[in-house]
Amino acid sequence: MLGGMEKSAIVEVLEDIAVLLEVKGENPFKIRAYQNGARALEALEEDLGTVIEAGRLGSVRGIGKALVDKITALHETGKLPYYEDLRASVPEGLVAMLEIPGFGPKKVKRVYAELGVESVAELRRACEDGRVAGLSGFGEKTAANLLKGIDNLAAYSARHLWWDVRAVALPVLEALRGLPGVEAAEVAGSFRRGMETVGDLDFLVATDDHAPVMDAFTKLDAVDTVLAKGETKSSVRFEGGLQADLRVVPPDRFASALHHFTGSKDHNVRMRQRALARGYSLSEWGLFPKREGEKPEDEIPAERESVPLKTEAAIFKKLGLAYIPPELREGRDELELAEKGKIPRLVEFDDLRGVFHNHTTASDGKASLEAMARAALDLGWEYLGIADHSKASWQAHGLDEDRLARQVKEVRAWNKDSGAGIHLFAGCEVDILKDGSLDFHADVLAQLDYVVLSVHTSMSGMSREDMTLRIIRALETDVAPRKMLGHLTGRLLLRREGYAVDVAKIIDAAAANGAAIELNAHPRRLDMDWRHWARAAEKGVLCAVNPDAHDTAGLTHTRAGVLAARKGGLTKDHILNTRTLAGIRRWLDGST
DNA sequence: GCCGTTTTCGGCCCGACTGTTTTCAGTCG
Repeated sequence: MLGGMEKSAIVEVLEDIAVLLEVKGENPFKIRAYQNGARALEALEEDLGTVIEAGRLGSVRGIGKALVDKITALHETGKLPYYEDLRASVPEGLVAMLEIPGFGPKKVKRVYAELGVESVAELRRACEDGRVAGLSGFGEKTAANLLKGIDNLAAYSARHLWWDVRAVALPVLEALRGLPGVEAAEVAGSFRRGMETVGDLDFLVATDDHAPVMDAFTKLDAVDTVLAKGETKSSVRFEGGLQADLRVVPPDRFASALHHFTGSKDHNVRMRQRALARGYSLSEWGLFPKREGEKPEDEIPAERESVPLKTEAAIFKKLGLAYIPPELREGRDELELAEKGKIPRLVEFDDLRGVFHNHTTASDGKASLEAMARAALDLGWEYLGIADHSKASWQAHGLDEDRLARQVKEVRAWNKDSGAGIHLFAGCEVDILKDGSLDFHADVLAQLDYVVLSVHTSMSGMSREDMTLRIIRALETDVAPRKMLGHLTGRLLLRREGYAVDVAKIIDAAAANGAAIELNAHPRRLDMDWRHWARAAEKGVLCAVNPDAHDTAGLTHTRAGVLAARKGGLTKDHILNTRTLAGIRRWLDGST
């Protein structure tokens, strides 16, 4: 086991192999097999070592004999000669070239083979001196586009936080809906699915008159560059680098197109396979019946009538499925659930009656306790939890014992004023120290209604095992107030990876100790990740959707958290802060 | 490389746009 690799590292190796095979021009289905295998491994809930030892890895869908051998070798030794040879056979710069928009594996292979270009820098020179334009199948325009793509590589290849994209998308959507002749408009893609980060936007419009819509879209104030403009599709880049596609479809195709462009790719593949098995062909243009004697691979004549579909729900229904909300369309187990009628009724923002993890000017917040309370009241909430930092977070002006006692007094005084309209709970975001002990003594914590336990220090340089033990020890600490585990991995999306922890073990520890786990709703955190909530729910661990607000506007981030909870398949009953004030009181005093 | 109540070979989702060439390949989603 010495030098063996963790699951996440193995997933990266498999994905890397797929990219390398792509550049080498390998069989595309073999490439897909590696991508599928990586995803299957990533989705594996159980401990990889256990599965390997039990000889069950090969029964995971998408992992066959060859991948079992490769994954086992990586897990046990950390080495894989096949991968090392593959990497040695492909110059590193070629992989980087794939990042250039419009430049795929085939073209990379040709400039490498015919011009000896091995890096982005060399490609730039070859574009500038005319060698690229001279290749057959390439031209002046290709070379010019490549140069532009190289220039903007860094700025434009970045993904964007869902929250930031929302701010761009909603006004554009309103503008599209307001255009004459537009019957419907939606944002599709990963934005609609509520992914935590979004690569680009996909707008979809239903109209019979495409030209004015395309004109209006490409002339929006926010548009920086028009990348393409066609009859059914246009692409633009907004100021700030976010790219957006607009597709225009006839109104009677809107439902099938919306489903198609919402994805995910994996979800669509499964839906198409299901359609084929039931005698239909599914595309963005609709659901087309196959006739007697036609094989799945036979082409359908263009004049063939499609099944009329007014809504996405009708598509699912026609295929014997319950409606699947966009957030669940990730190609995981949603088709199986829909087939059995077991799609959960997902939590909604309006189900929330308050939130717990919020800061004030007492520590590093920008709004006073009173301002935060009034903002929460404006959101229609019944209660608000105040949880400022504890003393170890000195950089955030964490509270010491005296200041904490004063804040608790302030909270109690607020609640005595019956006209205040919102109940405040006294909490604290207590640091989990390096050894897993808490930043306040149990006697001090006893005055609080609840605690949020968070790791803020000594994040790097700690092994996965030690970090897991550290958090579990904190969860097991015997203190009076009820516990919530704050931002589980400390990740900052698009900025910093979270520390490695054994999520399954921590969920078990939370369950054993009656602790809730926070879904930190800050758009840059969304931590614990939505992929783990099904497991937590199964173990009976409650989710607290907490904005970690540092000002009044921060309270609205809760919306992003609810979306992540929906992606995790959570219902109202799984979320602590959908409970009434009385229900929260019962939970806090330990009676539920 | 994976997969199988049409199975151990021969499939593996489908369509639009661009740039190039003139019927298409490559890329993207």
